[in-house]
Amino acid sequence: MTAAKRERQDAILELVSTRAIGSQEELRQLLVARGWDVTQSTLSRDMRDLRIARVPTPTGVRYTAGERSLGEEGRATLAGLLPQLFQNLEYTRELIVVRTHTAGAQPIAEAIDAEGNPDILGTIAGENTVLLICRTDAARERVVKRLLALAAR
Amino acid sequence: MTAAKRERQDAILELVSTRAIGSQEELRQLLVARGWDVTQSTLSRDMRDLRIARVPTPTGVRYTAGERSLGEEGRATLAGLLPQLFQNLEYTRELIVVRTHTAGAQPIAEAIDAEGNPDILGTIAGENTVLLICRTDAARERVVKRLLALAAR
DNA sequence: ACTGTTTATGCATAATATTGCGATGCGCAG
DNA sequence: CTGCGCATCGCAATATTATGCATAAACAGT
Repeated sequence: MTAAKRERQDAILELVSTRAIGSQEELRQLLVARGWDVTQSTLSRDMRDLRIARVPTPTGVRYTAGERSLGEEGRATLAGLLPQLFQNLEYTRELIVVRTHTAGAQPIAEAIDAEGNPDILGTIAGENTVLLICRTDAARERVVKRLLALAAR
Repeated sequence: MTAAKRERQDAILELVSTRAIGSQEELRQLLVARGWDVTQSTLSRDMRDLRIARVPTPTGVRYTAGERSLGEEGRATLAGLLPQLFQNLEYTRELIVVRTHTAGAQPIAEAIDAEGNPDILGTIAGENTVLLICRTDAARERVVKRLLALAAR
């Protein structure tokens, strides 16, 4: 991630949470006026990265940055946490049980929640165990694969 | 506002807050399968009315129904608690995952337990997530319906 | 510095959503 | 019953957003 990209995305977040922007093209104009000359394609991708929601209203469309994206700057990531806290993992059907070091379950569950992965319906954390409920068997498969990959770092 | 329209929009809300829907066309298919044969144009208008947000994620776009605000203090009944604390709900097979506002999972789980609903084998509550284990798929269906109805008050 | 690899971006185009407009149908007053 | 007014909806055109592909820019290793 380049500095330019990060800065641009910061600017996007600020603009979006500050004004009523109704299209990516409109946002583009504002960015151009501020020195960032990029195309709509790039904005589409930025907005995906930032999870900026597009909500239609009676008076036109409007974008909003959820609290999540606003304050997510320094949050612990799954990739950072898992290698530290992961112990082992088992699964059945659409459930996954992740064992962690003592007191590791809560932060890991939060990190997973924060990702908003649509494969995962939800998480429940105890002291050293996280239960993940996945959407389908296939979803569970993907999630297991990813968790193991991350944990192995 | 005709009854048909209202019912269709109810169905849309349930579908959207229940599954990961990625396009209006996809939603249309689901509605057709349930007896609502309308065009995508109509869905665009319905979704505007309902203020259903479209949020892009790394794995594709997804629609989400807006959150409701925490108002006054709720009573300790499910009917009183849900509208206050309910965030959204998803399910798979005989499991239901209910998301709540922070610290809302525990009281809701207790309220559910207190009802002694035979459809529900048990509940597990984390910080903001409740897992409900239902007896069967049919039981889960009933429970989902009821929860959504209560939450929508 | 050289070269293979990843990351970022533009361009063109596909996919998806919105909207103007006319058609249809419903509720109701006369 | 008939006609009016209004809400709804489909169709087709338009607008907006997402993406495959090629290329450039940034990196990493030697």
